[in-house]
Amino acid sequence: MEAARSNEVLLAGELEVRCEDGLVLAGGRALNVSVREFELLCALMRRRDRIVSREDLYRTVWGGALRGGDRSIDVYVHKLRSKLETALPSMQFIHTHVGFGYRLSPEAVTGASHPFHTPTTDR
Amino acid sequence: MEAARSNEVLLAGELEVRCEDGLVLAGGRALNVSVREFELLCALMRRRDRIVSREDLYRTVWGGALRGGDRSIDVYVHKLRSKLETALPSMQFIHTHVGFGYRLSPEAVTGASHPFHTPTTDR
DNA sequence: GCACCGCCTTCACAGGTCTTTCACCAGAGC
DNA sequence: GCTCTGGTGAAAGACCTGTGAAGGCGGTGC
Repeated sequence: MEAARSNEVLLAGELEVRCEDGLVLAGGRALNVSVREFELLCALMRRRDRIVSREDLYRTVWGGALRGGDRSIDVYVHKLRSKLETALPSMQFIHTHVGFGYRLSPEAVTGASHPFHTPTTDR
Repeated sequence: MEAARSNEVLLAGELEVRCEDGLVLAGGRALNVSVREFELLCALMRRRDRIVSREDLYRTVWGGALRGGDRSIDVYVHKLRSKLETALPSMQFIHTHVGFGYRLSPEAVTGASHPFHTPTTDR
């Protein structure tokens, strides 16, 4: 039953994550990510299109309860965003839902300012 | 018994609210709403097609009794209406019943002024 | 041992978002 | 006309998130 997950491949648009060997493919090309970045990305990919709270993310990736004032998640979301944007500039993957958490969904970068998921970093 | 609510999904026309993770979908697209906006929307969705008094809404969303002169509900109803109208212009969701409260029902925007539920905002 | 290097955490500042409150206005009912 | 109720825009402060940088730590190669 471990075998099931060992071959787990997560997909989101042009983004592909192979959990068994820590490989991230963006548009077919391998992306260089650290262990933490990889686990954070996995945690978000496994809950694609849903909002994952910071508490959940911290428990999943770091283990243990999120302490007040801990900014690790923000920093790593930022690092992931940078790398993903560099690799796939036309897509936006990690969306912020203020007060709720983060959501991973591949969405085309519009440029317009709809009231949809308009994170701070849109402009 | 918590499991029942944990997957609670509220539907009203093209509007979908996933209570467990704070996600609002309008026509399939994620809508960006704040915590208060979300809770107010949930409170209305859970009593779909029924009139909810301001006192009830305040108790449910803000907690505690509604003080005279408190306009928070009006402001947040307005914010929700703006976002819903931008996302789904052809539908009207939140209807005012002066002196009674608010009612959430998906109704097509007619343009005509039937004597049905003619809320203040029909203009 | 020692310099180098990448990774992780923490800090500090900046900027954006959320909530509440206020002010003014319009419409309904008396 | 007057009062009550609700619509709407703006403003202030609290709160949350983005972001660059510094420091510690462990691994690697010399």
